[in-house]
Amino acid sequence: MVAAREGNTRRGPWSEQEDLQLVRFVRLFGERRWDYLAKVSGLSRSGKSCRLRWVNYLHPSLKRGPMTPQEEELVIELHDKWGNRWARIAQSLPGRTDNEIKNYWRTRMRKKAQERKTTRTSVSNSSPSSSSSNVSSSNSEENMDIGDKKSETVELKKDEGFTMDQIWSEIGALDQMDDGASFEGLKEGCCSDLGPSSLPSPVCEYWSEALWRIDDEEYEMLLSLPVHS
DNA sequence: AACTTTCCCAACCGCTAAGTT
DNA sequence: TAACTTAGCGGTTGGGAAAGT
Repeated sequence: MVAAREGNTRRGPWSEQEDLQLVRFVRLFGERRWDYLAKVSGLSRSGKSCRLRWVNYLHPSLKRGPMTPQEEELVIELHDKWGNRWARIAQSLPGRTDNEIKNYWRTRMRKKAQERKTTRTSVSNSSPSSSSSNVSSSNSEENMDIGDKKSETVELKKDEGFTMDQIWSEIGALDQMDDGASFEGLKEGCCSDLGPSSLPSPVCEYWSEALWRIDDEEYEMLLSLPVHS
């Protein structure tokens, strides 16, 4: 995927620097008014894109790594119940996103379809007395590639690369390094009544609505925030 | 070793619901 | 209450990497 610009809007994969910038501004403004956040953050991204990046990748409560057997079972169960209502299913799986579940299901269904196809072929080629009910039983689905070697290696690779832990530790380090113009400083300075000075997570929904009434001076201040490179 | 196929997932698109003015 | 904005959802696509030939 190659990042591209359409007008002033950047598209394609996010860089580490963009992630950091987005995380910092979400910490400041909270998870809302994404168009505005995209604008003031200086990210050449649409609000929609920012929101998606946050929700699907940067949110601190997201779980990493493969689905556990328990989660897989739950997904199957809930999909039976609710169909393709991924967001609703995701609500029952803390730390998992609708996108993740959707992708997982799609992969799973593809495999399942292939399995069925091959099994049906082999069944039709062998004894007609063998029951096809085995093929469609949920057990045969559940046995499918749960410990799939490929996904294991993919996860290992991910672990070797850039992780969210690293993003968050870098954000923390930045907050400590910066002094007067730091986020914490800024927050203390212009939003001192907005809650604890050091939030454990970037979820800032407790912050006052006053945040949205920043004046021009504060706006300039935001735009001049140091960009870590 | 080079090429092709398959798998996986991040990101985008279009639509709709909910909220605001 | 209509018009507009914002947020969220589900479907789809594109590309990197692993596996297969």
